[in-house]
Amino acid sequence: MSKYFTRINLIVTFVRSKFMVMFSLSEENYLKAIFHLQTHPKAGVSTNALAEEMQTKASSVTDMVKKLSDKNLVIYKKYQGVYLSESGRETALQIIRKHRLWEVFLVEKLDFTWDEVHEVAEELEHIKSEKLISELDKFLDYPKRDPHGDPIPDAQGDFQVANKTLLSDLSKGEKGTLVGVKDTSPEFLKYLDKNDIALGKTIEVVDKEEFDGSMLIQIEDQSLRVSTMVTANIFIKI
Amino acid sequence: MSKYFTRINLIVTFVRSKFMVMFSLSEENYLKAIFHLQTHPKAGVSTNALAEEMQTKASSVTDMVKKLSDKNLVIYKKYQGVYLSESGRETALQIIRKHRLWEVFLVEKLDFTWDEVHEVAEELEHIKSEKLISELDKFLDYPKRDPHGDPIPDAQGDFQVANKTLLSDLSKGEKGTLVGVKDTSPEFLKYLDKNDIALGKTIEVVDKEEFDGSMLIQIEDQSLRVSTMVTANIFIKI
DNA sequence: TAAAATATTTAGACATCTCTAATTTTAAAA
DNA sequence: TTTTAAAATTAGAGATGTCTAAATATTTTA
Ligand SMILES: [Mn+2]
Ligand SMILES: [Mn+2]
Ligand SMILES: [Mn+2]
Ligand SMILES: [Mn+2]
Repeated sequence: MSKYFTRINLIVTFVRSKFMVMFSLSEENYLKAIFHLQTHPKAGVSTNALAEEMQTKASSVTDMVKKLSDKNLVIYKKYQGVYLSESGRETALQIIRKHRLWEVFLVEKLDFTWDEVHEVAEELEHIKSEKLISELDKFLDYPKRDPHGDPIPDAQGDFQVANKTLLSDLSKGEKGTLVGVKDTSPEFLKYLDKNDIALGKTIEVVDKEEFDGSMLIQIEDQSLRVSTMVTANIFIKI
Repeated sequence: MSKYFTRINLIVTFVRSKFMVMFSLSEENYLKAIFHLQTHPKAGVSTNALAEEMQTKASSVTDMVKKLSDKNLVIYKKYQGVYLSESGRETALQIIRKHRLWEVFLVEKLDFTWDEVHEVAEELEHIKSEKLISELDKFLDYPKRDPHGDPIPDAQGDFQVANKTLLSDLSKGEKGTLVGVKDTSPEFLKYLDKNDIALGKTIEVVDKEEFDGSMLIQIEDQSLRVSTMVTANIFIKI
């Protein structure tokens, strides 16, 4: 295993008889953001959407998108938005894999709560070591989901897409299990904690207000009224 | 807890009623390098020594040293070398604490060998999270030494300086316990592994060759001849 | 479909960290 | 003590990633 250095983010490492290129922290964060915005692949991800997601300016996004395009990580046509290429998708999935494995580690081993892990995982996901991640995966006993219910891609980037529905899409009388959250902000997660709403619990829609979509739900032995701000961010498996 | 951002490395976080400034990856690595070179504090650390340690050019070192001086992390007078200030020392020790805790984690929990941990810890040491480190410390049961026998500073930066001697400084007939290694390169560590030389083992100097300083040592039930390249990099506690 | 509003890109600049080449200072040798 | 060698600094520039302001393209609305 030999290495060639040309600045810190052009490190190229010979791994398993193929060249695996390393990307900068910025590049990795962009790829991940594009992946997350790319759920509905009819149109490319827009510059402004990416700027919002990355907390930066549209002009910075244009610059970076050009750079990613030069590296064949995205497909980009001026004014037409951006898509991940196959290689960009693979890279994004590896970063997401690392992010979610670290989140599991923080919660399972270091007593972090699910609202504390995201920020730290945002940094840990960029550590460069194949062995670190495969060993971490083994240490955690190959978890399939992160603390927020999101699937963890395996070393090949494969993962199960759960068939889940937003609570807000359920009708009166329907019930299921809470399997994930859409909004993973500390604010939302703390709200859920405060109201004893957790992964794995059974939820039934007792009543649904047509006017504003708010619901009266039965969650285990607790009855609770919740707004659409809440129901539109909870995933249910029926 | 509120945050103010001005570029990624000017993040200032209000922690425990005092301002704790965050430093860039480069700044942190420089501080650590100065600390390690600063063992004999008669003269300041020279520009060239730092350049060698940091694998960079002397002119780059001069630039960075000025920057660190502006931030009061080092005391620097042109052509006179550089010293860590109290605040620089504290910062360096916190990074070293993180580095060594991660090394313990990698060996104890993820089955890394002692020659594999340094490179990864070099990245992990820069993750910004007080909680991460205090929880990691707890998870590892507050280890006092890293896999190479080096002391781990506590949260206040305090650590025990072991009274240890280089094996090369022992005379014929003297013996003691292997408590540390000076050279932590994978090459040296693999040499030690290959010859069953490990921390905690008892070593006795059976014979010492005056001509080249090489020794015949008895290590547990094994007899071995070693050069000064080896003996000058092994720490013994008598 | 033309005007207005919005989205995106370009131009030019700045901060950080790095480099090479030239200059200056200090240390060593004659 | 002068000369020479080594060490350190300065000058100038490049790469990366960011920003503001101006220009251009696209979409929406009238
Ligand atoms: Mn990140
Ligand atoms: Mn998550
Ligand atoms: Mn480092
Ligand atoms: Mn170590």
